[in-house]
Amino acid sequence: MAEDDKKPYHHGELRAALLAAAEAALVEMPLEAVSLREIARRAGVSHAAPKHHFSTLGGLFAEIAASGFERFVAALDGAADRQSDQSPAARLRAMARAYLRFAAGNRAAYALMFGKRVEMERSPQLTAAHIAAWSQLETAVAAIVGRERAVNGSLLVWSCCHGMAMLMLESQMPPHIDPQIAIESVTRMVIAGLQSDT
Amino acid sequence: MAEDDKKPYHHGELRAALLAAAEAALVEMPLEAVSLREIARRAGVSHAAPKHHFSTLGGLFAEIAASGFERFVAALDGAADRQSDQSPAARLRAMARAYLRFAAGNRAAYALMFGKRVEMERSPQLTAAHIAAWSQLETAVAAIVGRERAVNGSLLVWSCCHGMAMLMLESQMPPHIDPQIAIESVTRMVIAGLQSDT
DNA sequence: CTGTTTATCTTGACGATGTCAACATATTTT
DNA sequence: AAAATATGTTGACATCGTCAAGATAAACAG
Repeated sequence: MAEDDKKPYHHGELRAALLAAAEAALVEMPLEAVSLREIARRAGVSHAAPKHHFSTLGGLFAEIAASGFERFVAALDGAADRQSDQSPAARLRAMARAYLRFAAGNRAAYALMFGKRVEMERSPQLTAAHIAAWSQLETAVAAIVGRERAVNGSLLVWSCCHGMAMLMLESQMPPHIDPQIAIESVTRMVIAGLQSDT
Repeated sequence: MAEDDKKPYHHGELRAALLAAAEAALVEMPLEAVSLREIARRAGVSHAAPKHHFSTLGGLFAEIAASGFERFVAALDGAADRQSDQSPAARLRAMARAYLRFAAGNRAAYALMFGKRVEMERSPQLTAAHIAAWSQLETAVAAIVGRERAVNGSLLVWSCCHGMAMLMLESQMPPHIDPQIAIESVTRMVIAGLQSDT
C-alpha cells in the first residue's frame, strides 16, 4: 500500500528496506566495500538515516547473520527430516549437502555468519543459533559413531564443510574441479572416515 | 649498525621496517583495523612514506602473503621429508599437522594468504605459490590413493585443514575442544576416509 | 670538491567512510 | 488540539587511502 508514494518524509519500512538493500549490495560487491552510506544510498535515504534502526554497521550485519542462521538451521533440519527413513549416514550426508548448498546460495550471509565481521559475543541470539547448529550436527554424527566420538566426529564434518565452503566462496578451489562431483565425493569420504574404527 | 640513529631524514631500511611493523600490528589488532597510516606510525615515519616502497596497502599485504607462502610450502615439505622413511599415510598426516601448526603460528600471514584481502590474480608469484602448495599436497595424497583419486582426495584433506584452521583462527570452535587432541583425531579420520574404497 | 640528478621522506590536500549532534517533520499519545 | 515521541535530514568531526608538491639526503658527474 506504500509502493507509489512519491517521497514521504517517513519511509515507513526503512528497517526492512535497509536490510534488503544491504543484502542486495552484498551480492553485487565484496563485503568490505559495502558501507553504511552505500546501503542508505540504495534505500534512497540520507546517510545517517540508518542510525535510528541500527546503532552501527556491525549491528546491521549482525541482523543479517542472525536471520541467515535461522534459515541455515532450518535448511539442515529440513534436509535431515526429508531422509528420516534412511540410514543415519544418509541423513548426515544430506545435511552436509544442505550445508554446502546453503553456503553457495547465501554467500553474503554465510560470510557474515562465520567471519569475524560481526562479533558473535555481542548477540546472545547469534551465539545461541551457532550452538544450536553445532549440536544439531553433533546429534546427527552421534547417530553414527555414538556420543563418545561425536565431538571429534562433528568437528571433522564441520571442518570439511566449512573449509570447502570457504574455498568455494573465496574462489580458491583448483579450477579444474566440478563442485557438484567434489561435494559428492568428499562427503562420501568424510562419512567413511567417521565410520572407521580406532 | 643503525639502531641508535636519532632521526635521520632517510630511514634506510624503511621497506623492511614497514613489513615488520605490519606483521607486528597484525598480531595485535584485527586485520581490518590495520591501516597504512597505522603501519607508518609504528615505523615512525609520515603517513605517506610507504608510497615509495609499496604502491598500495594491498601490495604490502601481498608481500606478506607471498613470504608466508614460501614458509608454508617449506614447512609442509620439511614435515614430509622428516617422515620420508614412514608410510605415505604417515607422511600425509605429518603434512596436515604442519599445515595446522603453521596456521596457528602465523595467523596473520595465513589470513592474508587465504583471505580475499589480497587478490591472488595480481601477483603471478602468489598464484604460483598457491598452485605449488596444492600440487605438493596432491602428490602426497596420490601416494596413498593413486593419481586417479588424488584430485578429490586432496580436496578432502585441504578442505578439512583449511576449515579447521579457519574455525581456530576465528575462534569459532566449540570451547570444550582441545585443539591438539582434535587435530590428531581429525587427521586420523581424514586419512581413514581417504583409504576407504568406492 | 662542487654542482646536479635521483631517491626518499614530509606536508598538505581530496574524497570517502562511520558516527555524532542539531534540527525538521511526521506519527502517536494525551 | 497540544505535547511527546519516532523517524528523517543536514552538517560536522576524525580517520582512512591516495595523490601532488615541496624538502632533504644520498649518489653521481665533472
